[in-house]
Amino acid sequence: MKEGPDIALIGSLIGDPARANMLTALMGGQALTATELAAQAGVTLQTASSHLAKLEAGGLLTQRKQGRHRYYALSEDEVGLMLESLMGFAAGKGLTRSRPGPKDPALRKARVCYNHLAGDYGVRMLDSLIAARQIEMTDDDDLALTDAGRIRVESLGVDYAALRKSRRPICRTCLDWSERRSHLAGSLGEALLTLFIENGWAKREQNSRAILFTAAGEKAFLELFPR
Amino acid sequence: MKEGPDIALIGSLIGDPARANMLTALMGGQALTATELAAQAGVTLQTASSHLAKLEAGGLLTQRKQGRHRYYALSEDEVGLMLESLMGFAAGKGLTRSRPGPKDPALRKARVCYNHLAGDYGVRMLDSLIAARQIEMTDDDDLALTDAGRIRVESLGVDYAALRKSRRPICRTCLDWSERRSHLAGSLGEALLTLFIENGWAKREQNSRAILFTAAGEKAFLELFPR
DNA sequence: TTCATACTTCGATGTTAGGCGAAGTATGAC
DNA sequence: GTCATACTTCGCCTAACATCGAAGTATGAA
Repeated sequence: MKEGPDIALIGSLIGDPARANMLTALMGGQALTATELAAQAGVTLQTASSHLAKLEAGGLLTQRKQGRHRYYALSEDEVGLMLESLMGFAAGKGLTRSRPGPKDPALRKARVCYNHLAGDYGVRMLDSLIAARQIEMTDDDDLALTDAGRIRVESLGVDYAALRKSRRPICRTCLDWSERRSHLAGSLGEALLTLFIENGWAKREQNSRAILFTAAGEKAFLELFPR
Repeated sequence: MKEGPDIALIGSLIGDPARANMLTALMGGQALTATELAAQAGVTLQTASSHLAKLEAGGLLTQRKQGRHRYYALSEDEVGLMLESLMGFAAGKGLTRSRPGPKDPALRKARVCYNHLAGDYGVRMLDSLIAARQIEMTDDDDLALTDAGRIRVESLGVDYAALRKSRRPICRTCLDWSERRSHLAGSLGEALLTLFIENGWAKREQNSRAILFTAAGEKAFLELFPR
């Protein structure tokens, strides 16, 4: 007994409803202030402050001071992956808090998973890249860009050299809770989503994880990543 | 707010130290009785009973009555994958409960991850299978056996037809918390570990997740799965 | 300097839930 | 039948912690 990592500490951090709401909100990928997170969680500012301090102490969140605001964000990609894995299980058990409302289909179609694209479109993109042999399984990590893939993403406008410089993995799998299949995470996943938004193909919906494609953006995306 | 799956419920289930101990013990893959789990968790039988009821209600555990014993086990592969993901994060943060003791190196070398092989040897096996093009990335799921791979595992003694019949995925990736790389899960991962044990190459250490290879078994394993 | 905003810290309160003793049920052995 | 084991249910206690009001600190604006 008592061997291995201590999952109880992290579980208890996620286990409080107010904190879970905050983490879910931060899965949207944008850094949020303590006041915004308090509203999302449905608690007062004092309570939120205490929760945020605990999450930061537990290593789930990082804080950035900017003027009199404090912006909080998930501390690493790995936190997002972990939360997505919990969501996948919870969704499988039918443990959804909101009745499948009008937002739900939009979330299943395309949403932000911390910093990359998830949902049907996210899965489709990875499938398409693999089918075109632009991403492959490797023995070094889960996924790797092939030479063809590097050329492809550079032609899309991704600064591959910059990605390579960083110590973060370029490609990672992330299990999609709505599709129950993998989509692309890692710094390339982040770069591609950023690109779609900068191109004006898609934009984030405020206060939601949903991603809304424009008509032209959707057309371009579907042509770039055929099924 | 309040969109997406409810992770707080599952987090709180994992967040209690007694329950976390039980789940960690069950990651060993063997079904355990309520009394055994009470001992692992360090609580009385009454307390354990209450915890087990909650874990079962939350869908993390299944129960099987056998005479006057009740055997508990993780309910699905997905629970194991989720717990391993939490452990990966906790280990990364240095949140280990036990000081790196004598057991630790053994655990890092080879251990059970619910029902399949993990640790250095688990990662090595998947690397080797991929390098030999016996497992590949697919657009249907994370991993797939190639034709060469099917022949290979059948020659090792795996009943491939039986695996195919079940609705469970044959190959899955599982992130290894000690190596921080993927190893092979799914029904094939389970079948291979079972095989190693049935062949007498390795055995499970009692009350631990460690897997001990015999000298002959280790030699055979390393030859079968070169780096 | 004065005021306002953004947030933290302190202190008190109240609910929750983990813990266990005691009593109750179920299965098996004799 | 009686006894023993394995486990559950009940009831009570206690400790932990989420919550918020009030007061304190830091930053920026006027």
